[in-house]
Amino acid sequence: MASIKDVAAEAGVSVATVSRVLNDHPSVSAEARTRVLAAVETLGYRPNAVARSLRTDQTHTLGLVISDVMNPYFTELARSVEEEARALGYSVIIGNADERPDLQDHHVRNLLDRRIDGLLVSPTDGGSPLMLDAARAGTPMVFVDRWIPGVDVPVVRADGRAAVRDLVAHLHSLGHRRLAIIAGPAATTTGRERVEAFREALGVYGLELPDAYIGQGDFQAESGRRVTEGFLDLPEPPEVVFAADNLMALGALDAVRARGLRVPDDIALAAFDDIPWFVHTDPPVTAVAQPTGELGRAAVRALVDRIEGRPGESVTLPARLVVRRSCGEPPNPPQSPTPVQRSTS
Amino acid sequence: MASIKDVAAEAGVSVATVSRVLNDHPSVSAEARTRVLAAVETLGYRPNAVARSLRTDQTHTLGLVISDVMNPYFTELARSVEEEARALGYSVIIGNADERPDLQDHHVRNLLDRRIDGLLVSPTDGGSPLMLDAARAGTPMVFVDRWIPGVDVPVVRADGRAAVRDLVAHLHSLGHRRLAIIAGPAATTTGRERVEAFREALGVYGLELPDAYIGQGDFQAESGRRVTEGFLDLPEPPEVVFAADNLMALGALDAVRARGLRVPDDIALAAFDDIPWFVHTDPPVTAVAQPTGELGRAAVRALVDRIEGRPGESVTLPARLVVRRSCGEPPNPPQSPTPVQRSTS
DNA sequence: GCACGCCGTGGAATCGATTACATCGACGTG
DNA sequence: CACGTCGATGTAATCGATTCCACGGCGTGC
Repeated sequence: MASIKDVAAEAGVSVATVSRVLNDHPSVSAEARTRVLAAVETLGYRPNAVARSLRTDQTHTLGLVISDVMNPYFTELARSVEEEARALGYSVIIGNADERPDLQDHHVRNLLDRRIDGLLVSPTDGGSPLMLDAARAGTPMVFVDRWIPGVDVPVVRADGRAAVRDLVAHLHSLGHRRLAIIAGPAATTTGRERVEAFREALGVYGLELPDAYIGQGDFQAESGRRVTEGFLDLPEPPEVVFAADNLMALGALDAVRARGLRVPDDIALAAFDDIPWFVHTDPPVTAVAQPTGELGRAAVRALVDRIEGRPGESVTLPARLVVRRSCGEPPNPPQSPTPVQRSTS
Repeated sequence: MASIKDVAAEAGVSVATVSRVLNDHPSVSAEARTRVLAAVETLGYRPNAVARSLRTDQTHTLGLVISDVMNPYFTELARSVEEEARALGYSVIIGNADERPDLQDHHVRNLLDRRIDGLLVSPTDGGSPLMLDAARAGTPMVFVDRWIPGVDVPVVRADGRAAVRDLVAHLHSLGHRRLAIIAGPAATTTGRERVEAFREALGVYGLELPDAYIGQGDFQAESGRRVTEGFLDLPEPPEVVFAADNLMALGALDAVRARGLRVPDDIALAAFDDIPWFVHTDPPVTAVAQPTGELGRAAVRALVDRIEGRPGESVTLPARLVVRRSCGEPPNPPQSPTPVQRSTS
């Protein structure tokens, strides 16, 4: 593969001049510029990003460590992150932690070794020494979706409180009183917060959230199934199951079906994180939708701000409730002649 | 960030010795080794992968350019690729082409500039000069899922012929005779092959595939919707719609619902590419399942073989039919007491 | 007792870029 | 006319690693 030296030789100039042309430095004669450009063309030369990074100490690359690629929420997040990064002149390397702290650490280490310019993390746990050290050492870093309290790193996330209140209002108006939740791991902020928001919203209606109605999940489908089975085995099973993420909702749906029960007739179901597939499930699932794309873009902007020496601030965007049929018939039956279209959004 | 020089100073040895310890070269005294290791520990030193890559001309990184991350099939593929690569000591940089040739080119160029050791591609189109040049120039490369004919690059893919024959047999046994297909882009091999396999399978039963029953899609949900609407508008609409990928199947489902029609009673639906969500849609969707994880792993093995100087061969694995309820009741009604479990797979 | 070989080590070249500094000619001004 | 300035270019140091080569010391064999 041709190097800058080859180009210099071909164009009959020094490597410095070639470099100047490539980085369009002003003080290069038009004459030299055209000769260099021609040489670049004939040799099919492309600058070696590795060498360039070594010299400039910049890789123009962001690292993104997410908890689970197979979760459509994170897939969409990753996609929007890459889009915005590309628009700002950066590439993205994605590391999938699969909800495993050891894998998360592996990826963080790998990304730091590669000298990425900044790190976007949705932490799986409370944060390993590695990550905390990196943050302290000044690696530009931004948390997205989940974060670690007490660490001085901007956080870009959605606030689901209002949407959860709307959800509980919706459930209450449908007559549901015994509401249960499948929580995420207590080590994650989203795992804890969603339970809190739910409990708080229940309080508004004078409802309790008994321990028996809090199932411990791990954001994976299988745990949703297991927890739901536990709920169904209770002497007084809940009327509603609220899953703290979409995969656990899927597991819950499985568990309910496996018993030969029906949603929403026998038990209602709602989920945190809306995804396109929820429109097509049987029944369509009512969910709290995060502005995923916006989150990804805002996170990249905050990170690039940090990298380029600007402040880089935290952002919190509101989530919103999307009502479908999994909790019972909506309170305001639609006048529309084609009721099937109601839940298309 | 500490460099190898700092470590050498701290340990009181030369950088050469430090390097030898790090790459566990045999000829280093135990004494020196422990001193270096201690220095590494106290400084929290990590070798700079950028510098190492420049010197060794190896990045231990694979590039993966896929057609669409939001498609669960490709997400799973990406995941298995990363897993196998990690097991073999490589990292993966994913580029999402979003079915756009220009974006595909952007990512290929970016990956080549970064001097990745090898490239895994699922081409969106017939291949740009850039990609073809890279292949000819000797960049280790493997095609996965889709490929470009006439290019000397190993191909790892699934053969859906047998499964499509099984599908058509299934449909035929249910009494369906007017079968239509939503094809993928003609520029992709999978776009063409699936139509051919379908036509061939129909031939076995003496059935034709008229042009009116071949809709041109682009592997995205919206095109599935559009094509399906076209089918439904025909004077004699098909009894079955076979979508050449899962997203177009989703679009088809939308279109059918929007008309107030029901699957499978009014029209049957099947898809190429099975995904977990098809178990949960209304109704569960009959699909041709590829051994996605195996494909990803085999592709990585083939690519790493090439990189490390071994042959690196093409692999073709069989796809298989997964029958669910979207084409009508299966011919052999299950004896099982809990019929809802039938389609859990 | 001497020469040879081997082991452990350090010096220095190298990978492919960027960039500070030096050089050189042309031009403008006092 | 001389000197300072500026524009265009080249030389060489540098980034952080790896690795070839040389060198000193020690053990072994004849």
